Amino acid sequence: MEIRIGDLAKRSGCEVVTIRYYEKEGLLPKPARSGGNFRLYGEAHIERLQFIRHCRSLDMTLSEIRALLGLRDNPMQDCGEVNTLLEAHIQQVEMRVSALLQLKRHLVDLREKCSGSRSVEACGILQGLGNCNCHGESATKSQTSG
Amino acid sequence: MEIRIGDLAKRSGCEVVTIRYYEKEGLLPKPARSGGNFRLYGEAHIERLQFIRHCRSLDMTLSEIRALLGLRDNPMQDCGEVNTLLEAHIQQVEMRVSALLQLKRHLVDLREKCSGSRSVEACGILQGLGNCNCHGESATKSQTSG
DNA sequence: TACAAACCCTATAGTTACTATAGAGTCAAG
DNA sequence: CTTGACTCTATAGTAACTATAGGGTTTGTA
Repeated sequence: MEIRIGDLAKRSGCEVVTIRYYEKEGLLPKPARSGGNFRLYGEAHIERLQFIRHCRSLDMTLSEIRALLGLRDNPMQDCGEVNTLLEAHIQQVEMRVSALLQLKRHLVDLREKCSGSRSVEACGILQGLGNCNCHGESATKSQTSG
Repeated sequence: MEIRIGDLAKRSGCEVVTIRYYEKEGLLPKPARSGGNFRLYGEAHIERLQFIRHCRSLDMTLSEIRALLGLRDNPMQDCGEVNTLLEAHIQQVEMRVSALLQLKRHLVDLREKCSGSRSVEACGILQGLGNCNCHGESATKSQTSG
């Protein structure tokens, strides 16, 4: 049972270019090729790609996934590392949530500052954004996926 | 009162390279130069950079900040756009929080699956990551700042 | 005056996880 | 034999920086 990259893409809910990208990054092994140089995938590839996509849906980085795949490929190892990795990931998510909640409080405070003046010059929001004595870093990075 | 880029960096809690980057991106106007070709900044630059950094600390994108700066530079305009932009940003943050909370529930569920087997082969977590019928996209992008 | 440390300059490449584009080859149906 | 859907490689772009290379300037001090 050998399928081409487009079918693999459909089965995994993942774009063709992304599959090629994972191959380049070493997450997916290089598949066999057809006479016309098309990639041919088998069961193992399908399952591995689904594993990767599931991890990605849990917002793991490719480097975390690489680590999990490495553990999976050596099944005799202690599974403590799997737990450790997952635990660290959960903590990251928790930190991100609390940073975002704090951020939201600031934004909502700021929203209250518009006096309804109708002119940019007098808008309390822009003034609120100008006067700041906090020199900290941004709480979080990046935007929600489109 | 003219200060050099290093002093501006200290005052704004922002790295030197980042200031140059903002200049290249058109967020900061090109400053005067000294005889030795060093950038020389005045009050207006300092205030503008602080505005930018405050917006960044609220996780706004450079493009959102560009829009706010544009409004600030034309103070006679209606301030409704400022409110709209802020409102949209708050909604983005809210969406991101709820996506992350859902994500966390999945991760915590997964954590429970390790049976304490001590071998990767039998680890319920890796098995849980392999069997997935959800072909959806990742809920969020990127990691918390380091 | 000589020298070093601290500062500054430009230009380029790397980061993450893809996405988009260009230009070409392969395969099945009509 | 041509059309269309599919595939191939290689390269550049995205966001907001960070890192590096290779040099010039200023300031303090011996």
